[in-house]
Order: sequence, then structure tokens, then C-alpha cells
Amino acid sequence: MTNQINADSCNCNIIHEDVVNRVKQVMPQEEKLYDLAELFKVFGDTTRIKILYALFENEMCVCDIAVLLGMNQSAISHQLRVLKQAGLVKFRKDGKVVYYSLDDEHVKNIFDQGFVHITHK
Amino acid sequence: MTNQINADSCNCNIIHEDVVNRVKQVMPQEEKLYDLAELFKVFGDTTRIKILYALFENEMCVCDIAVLLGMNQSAISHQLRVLKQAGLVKFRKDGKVVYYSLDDEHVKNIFDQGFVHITHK
DNA sequence: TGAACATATGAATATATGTTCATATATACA
DNA sequence: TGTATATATGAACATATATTCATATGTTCA
Repeated sequence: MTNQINADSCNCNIIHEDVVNRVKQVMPQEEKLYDLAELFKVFGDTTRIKILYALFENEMCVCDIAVLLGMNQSAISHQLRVLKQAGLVKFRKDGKVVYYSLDDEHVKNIFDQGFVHITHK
Repeated sequence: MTNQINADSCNCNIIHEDVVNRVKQVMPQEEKLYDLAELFKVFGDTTRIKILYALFENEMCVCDIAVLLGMNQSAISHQLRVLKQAGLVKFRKDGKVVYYSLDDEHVKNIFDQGFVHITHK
């Protein structure tokens, strides 16, 4: 009766087959979209955003960041690990102290673009 | 003995007071950082990323998106609500069918910036 | 070597979030 | 008016995630 294409898992029918097919062709590959979502997930937390903003200005050690944000040293350390794994920050050691800094200068661009959206609302 | 400034909540001491103070001054206000994190949180999900990419190409109805992504209609509807609340999509109704489309053309810019980071790793 | 300190890490906990299911709402049409 | 269909929505559930606590690791310095 109605045109059912791959409505296996979803409980509804295709309405505009042409549009769906065209969109399907221009969609970036699954893996890239996954990676993109993972990156934004890292940005989707106030603590990590604050850390990155701090590092825009200066390299900082873990203790200083903890004091700056009024948070537990352990919490900061955990989040720095997330940022490091995402390739967003790097570190250098100097004795006991570990200094973190930005590892990708155009993270600022992404944030600026984000602000454009926010301030337009 | 050591300089303790506002290490109330955190269990460590300030090491570089000057840096902390300078960074504190240039940090955007709390609320803006929160909003920014909220925006990126919306981008931090594969389903929503896919929906937005689809809408870059064409307006689409809920059913078509569900078929395209091979997902439950309800799941799509829930996510569209999130995107709508974030001011990222808008909709028009035509009979039973609800068509969603982009409400902010430079979302694409943000994604492009994100890709720059990803492909650099 | 031992005390003090900066950082990292694992476990535990509380909270947030995405999807599904069932169902409600709204529109079209016979 | 009744049936089919498109969408929305609330509850339930499973999973992910952020923070804290306790503790381990590694470095400095007396």
C-alpha cells in the first residue's frame, strides 16, 4: 500500500523518498559524525569550558586551575585528562608541578562561533 | 605559611597568584560560559548531529528523519524538541506533517570548525 | 631517608541523558 | 463520525558522566 523502504526499526513510513535519498548521499560518514559529536561533548561541560578559557590566557598548573574555579584538585585533574585525550591540551612537567596549555589554537574560533549563536537568541 | 587565597573548597594552595588573578579578569561571565556549554551539549550527540546535517540539505518531516536514521519516531521527536529549544531548528506544519528546518545558518560554520580539529589529529 | 606537596587515579555516588513504550493529540479523508 | 496516520509527550529504564573521597605516585628538600 504505502511505500515502505527501510522502516524496519522505526514505526513510520517514508513520505518523501527523494529527499531522504538525496540527504543520505551528502551525509558525512558515520565515523566522522561520531567524532564530531565526541568533540562537542567535551565542550559541553562548564568546568572544561572554563579550563579552556583559562588556558587561552596562560598555561596553568593544576592547583592554580583548582583555586581559580574553586574546585577540588581531583575534579580538575580528571577533566584535564578528558581534555588531553581529546587533543585539546598538552602539558609539561617542572618538578612536582604540571603545567597545562592549549594544544589547538583554533579552539577559540569554535567558541567564538558558538557565542555568535548564543548572542543572537 | 604558604599563601592561601581562596583555597576554601579545593585542597591545594595557589602557586602562581599573579596568573590566577589575571586569568580571573579576562574570563567571560559565568552565565555566558554556562550557555556556551549548553549549546555544545546539544551538539554532543550523534543523533542530533545527524539531524542537523540532514537539515543542512533540506527541510524534512519527522517520519523522513526517522527513516533516514533508522530510528524510532519518538526518539526523533524528542531530539527535535531539544534542537528547537536551543533555537537551532524551526518548523512549519502542513496538515498532519511537520517540517523541520534550520533556524541558524551558521551552525554549519561551527561544525566545520569542529572538523578542522578532528582532521588535524 | 623521611616529610611535605603536586598530581593522578580508582571506586563510589548522585545526577543527567537518550531511547523505548504506551498513549495522547491533531489532521485528513472516506 | 470513525479510521488511519503524523507527531508529541510522559514514564520508565539503562547508560553515561561529573564530582568527591581515599589513596597512590612521584618529586623536592631538609
